[in-house]
Amino acid sequence: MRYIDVILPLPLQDSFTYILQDEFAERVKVGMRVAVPFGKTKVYTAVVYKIHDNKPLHYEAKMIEDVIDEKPIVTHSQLQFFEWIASYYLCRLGEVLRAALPSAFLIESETVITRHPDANLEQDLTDEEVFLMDALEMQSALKTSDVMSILGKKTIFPSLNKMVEKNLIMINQELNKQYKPKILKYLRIHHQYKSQEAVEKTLEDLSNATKQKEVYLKMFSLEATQKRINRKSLKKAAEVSDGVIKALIDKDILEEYELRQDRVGFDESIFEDKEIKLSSRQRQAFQDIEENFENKNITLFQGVTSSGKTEIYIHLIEQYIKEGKQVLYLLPEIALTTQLITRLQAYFGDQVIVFHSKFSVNERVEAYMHVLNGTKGKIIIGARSSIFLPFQNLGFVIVDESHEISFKQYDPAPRYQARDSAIVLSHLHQGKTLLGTATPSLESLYNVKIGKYAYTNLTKRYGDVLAPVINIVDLQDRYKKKKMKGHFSEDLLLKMEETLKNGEQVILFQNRRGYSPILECNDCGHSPQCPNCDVSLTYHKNNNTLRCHYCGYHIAMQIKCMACGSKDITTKGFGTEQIETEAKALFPDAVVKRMDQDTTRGKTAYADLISDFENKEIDVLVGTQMLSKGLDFRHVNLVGVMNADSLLNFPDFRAHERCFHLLTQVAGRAGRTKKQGLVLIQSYNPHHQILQQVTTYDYKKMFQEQINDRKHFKYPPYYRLVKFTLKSRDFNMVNEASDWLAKFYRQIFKSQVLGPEFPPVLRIRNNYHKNIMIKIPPEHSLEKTKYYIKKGQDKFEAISQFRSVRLNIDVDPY
DNA sequence: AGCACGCCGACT
DNA sequence: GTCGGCGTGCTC
Repeated sequence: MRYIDVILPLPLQDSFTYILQDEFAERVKVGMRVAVPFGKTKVYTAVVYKIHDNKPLHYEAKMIEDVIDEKPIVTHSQLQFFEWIASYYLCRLGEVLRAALPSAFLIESETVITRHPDANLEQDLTDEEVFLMDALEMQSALKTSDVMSILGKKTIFPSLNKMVEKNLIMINQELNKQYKPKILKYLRIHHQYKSQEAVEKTLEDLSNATKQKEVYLKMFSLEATQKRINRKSLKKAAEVSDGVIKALIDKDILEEYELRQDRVGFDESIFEDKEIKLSSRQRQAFQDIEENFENKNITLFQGVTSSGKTEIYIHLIEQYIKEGKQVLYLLPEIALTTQLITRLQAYFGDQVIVFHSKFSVNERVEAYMHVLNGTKGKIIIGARSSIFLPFQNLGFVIVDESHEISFKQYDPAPRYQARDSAIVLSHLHQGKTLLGTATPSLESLYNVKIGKYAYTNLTKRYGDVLAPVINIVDLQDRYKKKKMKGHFSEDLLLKMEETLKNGEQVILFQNRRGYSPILECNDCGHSPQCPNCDVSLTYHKNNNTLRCHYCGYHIAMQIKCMACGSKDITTKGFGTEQIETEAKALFPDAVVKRMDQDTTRGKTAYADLISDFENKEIDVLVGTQMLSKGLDFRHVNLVGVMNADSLLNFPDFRAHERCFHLLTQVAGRAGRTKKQGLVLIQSYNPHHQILQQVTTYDYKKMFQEQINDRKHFKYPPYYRLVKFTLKSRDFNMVNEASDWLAKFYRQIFKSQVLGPEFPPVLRIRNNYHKNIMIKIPPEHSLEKTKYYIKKGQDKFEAISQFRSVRLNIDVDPY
């Protein structure tokens, strides 16, 4: 008897063994999907992990239900990679699988409730039964979640089972949500109606149908000029109704045919067959990188903003494409919707495949299959999750903007760092990796210093554009001297005026995180709180609501204080919205727009804003971090940072590094042309060392200072961190559970265990949080450490008292 | 994760 | 007494 071990897309510890019936034994290969029964009722899609003959000793294996694929959809190297992710980031293989495959690949059965065909409604029915039967009149099938919301309770099966007994309803398990190819219908003249004689005869036959004759003749002219004709275009061209076309189809004169439309497409009109010439400095950097790759597999490439990194990437990519290899170009999610893709597509045409989270399920399936089969593109541009694609022959990985912290996934597991994982992935394929950035992360540059990575830099801006001047405005001084209007210093106002007068554009940057407007009572000091999370609600002007940023809870704006009834309430703190309002009031003639999560909700909203800004339809753009990423604006001459202090005061060991990255990136938006741009940073701490280093572009000094701090305070890259987060609805339980876990780990890791500690926001979505951190000294074996951490996790999860406590493990947290 | 089983309080 | 809440444990 043959058996297979499968990975289920669930957060479960092990793989599960099933009997492989003879009928499937020939066909099944590792990496194919199978449908398996799991638990009492459900059917899941699982991926074949191993095929063997070892009968399980302690349980009866079940048989698989079906084999879904004809060819494996998960490759061997992918499985290897998944194993690495699961072991390094301390999560389950099933969790990795879930993150890696497009959700349309992992169908699971769903309980479906339908009306019994012979349902007798004349019998005695309870209120609930009447409700459900009514609902089934409107909607032929209900899911369990639908029933729960209709009946307003969680336990529904007792009632449902009774209804089954009464022959009112049926309960079935259904597999749905299959991948659907996009099918388009087109029209053509049936081949029998194309010859000279046929035309003559047909025209005669149609002598009584003028309109049909017209359409028939129109088709000839259309077919001569267009490749594909659909109903809509024919209707428009011939100016007839659907009925006329239908009649011709019924007579078989016209024929309808279907074509599978590829969703992974690109607009051919942008393709330019143009060579990209490198400047001598770019060429030098390019050659340097190539040489680096002869000795080392990883190169850190530090190129200042506007130095022309993309052209160098293009030349490098070309080398690998010529060798028939695949190339992965990783970018932070937010940078993906921008000009860069267009530029690569303009150069490489349909060799480029784009992959990111805004894509629909079906689009993802198609992109996945293209990568697997090596059809279509060889260059995959994607956000962090594209490291999981089924590469066949990956020769080169670029991680652009590699300092970006959003390469780290936090929720849900796997909590992986895509930059680091990409290096492992590339290594598995014996490929090369390039980490590109203007401001490397401390970790990456440290790896250069210890000889792990090679290094290339490009310090001159392309075409010798001058770097913008960065000045700091002392807010305390300006307030004292009454040189402020709202949140704008006189300095900033003057420069804005000047810039706008010259017909140039302004970007205002306001980091909203932790600095949103909250409502406060001037009499009693009360501010409205979220009932589910321990945070104040923030004021949103556009829809006049108070909202919670953690759980989405919202109420209408209050007129009176909720605690004391006083009408003397004001908003404190400021966000992008307030800056936008103030800017509009200060510059009534300028077009002021705002870019943040709220204004870029729609699918094209973001792209629209950017193109409006590019076309100079917007004079002043107010925005959050979103503005700092890879956008290339030609007419921006002034960047104002409204307040840098919230960046500096973030309670995190990376805060200063992050502040430097962010401000440098934001500054890079100013002056991408010949004229030297200006950046004004408003702050209460004008002498802070980080701000000084930003103004002087002193990356080296920043690095030296920060890396010394990291060494001194035992942080990465010297020490490794593992962070544990415990969550529970029960406050005492989180405390007890985290105390237990911390105590357990203290026995092994001694004083390297920090906490348990409450995070800044104690309660989120009605769950109390508590954190434990372990610092792992560089000399400790990674394997042993992971072993003990796992042991702690297993022991913890075996304590039934702590069952209601959720434990997250985050390796290398950000 | 998702689901069934089983214990225990608030209702007919 | 039963119904439905929620905690507990298992899934090849």
